[in-house]
Amino acid sequence: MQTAVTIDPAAMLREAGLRVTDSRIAVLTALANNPHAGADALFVRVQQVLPNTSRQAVYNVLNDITDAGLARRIEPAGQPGLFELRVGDNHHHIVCKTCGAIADVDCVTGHAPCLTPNETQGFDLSEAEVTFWGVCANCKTAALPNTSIVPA
Amino acid sequence: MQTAVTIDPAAMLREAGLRVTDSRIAVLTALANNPHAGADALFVRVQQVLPNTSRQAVYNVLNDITDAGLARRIEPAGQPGLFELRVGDNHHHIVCKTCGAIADVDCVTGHAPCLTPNETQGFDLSEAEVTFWGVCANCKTAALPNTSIVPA
DNA sequence: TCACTATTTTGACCTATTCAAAAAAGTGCG
DNA sequence: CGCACTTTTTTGAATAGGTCAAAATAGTGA
Repeated sequence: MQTAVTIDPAAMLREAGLRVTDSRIAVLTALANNPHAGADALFVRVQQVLPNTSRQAVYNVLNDITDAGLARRIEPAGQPGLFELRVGDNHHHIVCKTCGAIADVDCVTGHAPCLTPNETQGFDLSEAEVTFWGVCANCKTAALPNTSIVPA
Repeated sequence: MQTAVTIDPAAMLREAGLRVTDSRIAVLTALANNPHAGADALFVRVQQVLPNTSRQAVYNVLNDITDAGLARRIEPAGQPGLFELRVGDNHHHIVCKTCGAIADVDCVTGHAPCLTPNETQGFDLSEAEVTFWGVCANCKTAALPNTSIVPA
């Protein structure tokens, strides 16, 4: 049984041409274990390992690894930027309108035909991003009337 | 030739059960003429008509009309919230990665089959939002090497 | 026109994020 | 291994976008 996701942060960084530093390793590791985490959550995680790390360092690292293509930044409306290592596979996200929880959704139809708009208004199209909105299982349960609570 | 879009803001407000105020009329009018405008841009427009209007009033109005279903708020990654009156027709947007320009894209396939994910991870699905990313015609032109400029 | 409630103003405050300068640390090379 | 060079990190301030709250004002139905 594995509790931690295993990746090789140092190798990832080297391949991307980035220097291998403690902060970067810590952020990558934290991100591997917490997909869709925001800068703040990652800062907390990183501090558990490297207590002297600054918030700014986390932002730096996130920008660096995002630019380098190691991470992807998503930003559902109403939420701060979130990050994930799962990159380049064109998957999408489903976001809970109530609590903000996010789950991955694999692209159903590959190069989905309906994702090429027929009018591109003169734009050179490069990407289609799909965000599903709904209510997660937890929030659904929480919203139910408490039918089982009967006063004595 | 029509330079201004004509809507009936007062009627819209009344139907929505909102009080008809100058600020609201001004914001709705500004929005009708500037789809995909942000709070700040609208504030500037509104001030041209009602110079005493506060920025906060614009935020209030935008929240009110959005809650009332008169406007929709979109928030492409990396941009502030933008608003549009075109509501309830499930259209999507194409955003220029270079300058942030936004155009409407009608939903190509109606209830697009590929927009129902096969795994919903326990979520109650209510909406699918599609954002296309690309480069607009202007930015495409601007990015071209200036082949025609030849020094004498 | 009144009374009641909703809206607006004013000004403080907050979160997420970036900027900038100095200090510290990674890396290739001798 | 140790230096020089460059990148990264720290520190602290600053910014954008937006919310909160209380008092003043303005719509609205009767």
